[in-house]
This record gives sequence, structure tokens and C-alpha cells, in this order.
Amino acid sequence: MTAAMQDPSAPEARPLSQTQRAIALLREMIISNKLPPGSNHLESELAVMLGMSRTPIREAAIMLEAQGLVEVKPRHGIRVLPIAPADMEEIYSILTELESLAAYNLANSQPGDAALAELRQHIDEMDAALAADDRHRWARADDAFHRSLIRLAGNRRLETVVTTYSDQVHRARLLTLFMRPAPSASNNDHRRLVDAIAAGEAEAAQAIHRAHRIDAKNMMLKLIAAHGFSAV
Amino acid sequence: MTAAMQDPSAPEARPLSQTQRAIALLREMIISNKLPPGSNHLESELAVMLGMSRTPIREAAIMLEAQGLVEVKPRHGIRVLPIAPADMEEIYSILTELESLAAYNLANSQPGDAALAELRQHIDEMDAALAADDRHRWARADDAFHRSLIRLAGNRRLETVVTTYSDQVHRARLLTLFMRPAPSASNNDHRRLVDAIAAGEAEAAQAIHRAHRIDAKNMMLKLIAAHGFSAV
DNA sequence: GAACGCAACAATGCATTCATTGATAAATCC
DNA sequence: GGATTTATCAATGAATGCATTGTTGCGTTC
Repeated sequence: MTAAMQDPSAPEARPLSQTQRAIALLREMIISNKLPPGSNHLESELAVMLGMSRTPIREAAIMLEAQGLVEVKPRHGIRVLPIAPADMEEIYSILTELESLAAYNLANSQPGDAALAELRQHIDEMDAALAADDRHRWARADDAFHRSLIRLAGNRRLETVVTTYSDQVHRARLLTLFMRPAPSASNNDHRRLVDAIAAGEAEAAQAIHRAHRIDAKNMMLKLIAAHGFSAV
Repeated sequence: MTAAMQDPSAPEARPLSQTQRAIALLREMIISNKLPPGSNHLESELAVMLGMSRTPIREAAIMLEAQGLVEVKPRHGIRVLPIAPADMEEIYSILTELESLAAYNLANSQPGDAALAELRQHIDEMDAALAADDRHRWARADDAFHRSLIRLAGNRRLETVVTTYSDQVHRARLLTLFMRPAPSASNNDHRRLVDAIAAGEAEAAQAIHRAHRIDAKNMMLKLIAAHGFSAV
């Protein structure tokens, strides 16, 4: 092996398997709505689209099916699953419970200043996005806040589950992002949550986050119904 | 479409794909300890063992990895994941929260007599198993009770998550099944839970089940530590 | 004209094949 | 003799090939 095979300019030199690429690319296309809900896709079609053979596509489809993003129908190809209001009820019910648990556990774990600063930084970013009236930026910061909250709680499996179900409702959040009123009240909840966590008030943190999630769910369902969507 | 296309005599006439067979067989072998935790297995070895090619084995491995039962290591084969006490803390934390949620939701849904009868039947079976001093039979009935509880709550995703994590601790439950004292107190909890559900006392049901799960977790961790296991 | 049956086709499930890559062992040099 | 380098090997990642099966369209018959 010669040194010329290594590319010193690239910081990461891992090849990344085709299957991993397929999973990442398809997931991205699904949650960003490039592959619309309800659409069907042949393995060969996706294989051509991503420039690989059918094998890694099949393997990716199995993974994405396990994550609830697609359905592999024996003779009808790979179907992007739509999310109906009933699905959102299911998902938010789980997310509410598990994220509140994360808040509770984090509050009990006496998090260090670094952890609290990380959370507050995301809140500041949300405020800045609100001031700039940039909703996409706000949504990214909101995402980051919730991910940090879960990660800092220190339960990796909980992180996995929450990520899985957050992915499933990602399209719905995108859809309602511009329907909803400016999410300034939401940031109040976030600040109160971090304060409760900092003070070690576990039950308060849990209650605050639970209420926050329930409000978010109700608003989203109302918006989607009001705009006449039966699935997303 | 003619009526002749439906076959009323055979309730199930599907061939069941090799991949599905591989998933079911490997899962069974893993949770029943036939493939011991920590053991490594080559794709070709499993392929020969199950009488199929590597392809369905690979696909099954991806699914089982998504369910947290194995780890696919690039050059070292498929590794059955051991469950350490820290993993059990993670898992029971999630199971406690979600099963309690199921109890809460079921109590609120005013379940019919059929649902309540189903739950009570499993409890009776547990009593019978206790009387016969048959712990395997008790464990099966206990499993069935918990599965019914989750299923009747009507949230399919919740069912999926709980099943996934129940699988991961299945070996540990098997291990402690004969270490623990006779699980008669456990059945008291079950009866009180069903009574609370029948009475529509959602918060009581939730609290009873939460306490039940926390007790079970603490006992299991104590037993495993007392017997000197560092992983299962 | 409608319905049933048959045939051609297309997509998948799975096996097989090939190439890449990490590991192991042997051989040579210091 | 030990260490380093090289060569062989084994296992996986991925592509391809093949057979099965569901579907669609056409022809025939009632």
C-alpha cells in the first residue's frame, strides 16, 4: 500500500459501506419529503438512483422498515409510510413519556455546568432565530435542544427510541413549521425546564416537559386537521 | 376477484421467506441462550446451521442488530450482545415507563369484559403454575399477561418497543427465574392492577405497575450481583 | 360483450460469484 | 533470535445470475 492511496487533505478516510450510505441517503430523502409518503419504489429504481446494486438497497430497506419509515411489501416494492393523526397520537404518547423521563433523570443526576450551558446555548440560538424570524433555523435549534436533553440523560437506548420516533414525525413538524404561530411560548417552557433541571427539581422538570410535549402534540394535530390533511 | 381465491380450509398458507425464518430462529436461539451472550458467529457458519445461503443471514443480522440482540462487527462476525447491569438499568427504566403508560391508557379506555377476562385468565394461570410449583409455566403466563396488557392498550408502536426491550432482558429473567423467591407477591400486584384498570383508576393503575416493575428490576439486579454475574 | 384462462413479463427472494481487506503465518534481514 | 516485511488466506461487502411468483394483457369462449 502506497502513501498516495491516503488522501491527507481529507480528515476522515473511512470508506463507509454502501449499505450505510443507502440507509443515510434514503432516510434523509424520506424525512425531508423528497420521497413522498405513500410512494412506492422498486429496488432496482432506488439502486440506479443511488448508484449501487440492489443488495445494499435491500439491506437498507430492512433497516428503514425496522425504524418504521418504510414498508417492504413482498411484490409491490418499498413504500414510504404515511403518518396519519392516529400514528401521531401513538408516537407523541411515547415521546412525551420518554422525554419527560429523560428530563427527570437528568435533573436527578446533578448535571455539570457544561451540560447546562449546552442546553442554554440551544435556547439562545432559538431566541436568535426567532428574532431573525428564521423558522428553519429555529427548528434546527429546537431539534438540537431535544437531542441534547436526551443524550445528557445518559440512557443510550432511550436515545435510540426517541430518535426513531422523532424521525417518523419529522415530516409533520416540517409541514406545520410555517402554519403555527411564532414559537416564542415554546422557548419559555425550555427555559423553565432547564432551570428545574439545574435546581435538581426532577418532578418539576418532568411535569414541565410533559406539558410542553402535550401542548405541541395538540397544536400539531389541530393544525394538520385544520388544513385538511388526513396523512403526512 | 372470486371467492375461490380465498382458501377457507387453510388459515395460514404462506411459505414464509428464508429471511423471516432466519430472524425468528436466530432470535429464539439468542433469547433462549442457545447462542450464548458474547459468542461470535460467522455468516457462513449460521448459514450452514440454518440451511440457507449467507444472504438471508445477513438480512436477519441487520434486523437483529436493530433490535439490539446482536452486533455485526465488520471482520469478526455476528456477536451476541451480553447484557450488563447497566444495560438492565437502561432497559427497565424504559419498560417501567412505557408499561405504566399502557396501564394508564388502558384504564382510561374503559376496557370491555373480554379484555379484563383475558388479563384475569393469565393471572389465574400464574396462580395455577405457582400451586403446581412450575416456574417455567409461571414465567410463560407472566409474559402473556404483560403482552396482553400492552396489546390491549392499543398503541402498536408501544407494543413494538416493549417487545424489543423485553427480548433483550429475556435471558436475565430466565437466569433469575429459579434464583428468586416464589413470585406470589408479584401476583398480588397483578390483581390490584387489573382491579384498578377495571375501576377506571388510571393513575392508580399506573402507580401500581410502576412500583411492580421497579421492584422486579431491583430484585433481578440484586440476584444477579449476588450470584456474581457481571453480564448475562 | 363480459368473463375466464393462458401466456408473457417483470420484480423479487435467494444463491452464487467476485473482489476487497484485514489477519495470519512464513521467510528474510538485521 | 527477534522483528519486520511479504505473501497467502479467509471473511465480508457487493454485484450478478437464476428461478419463483405475482401481475398484466390478450385471446377465446359462452
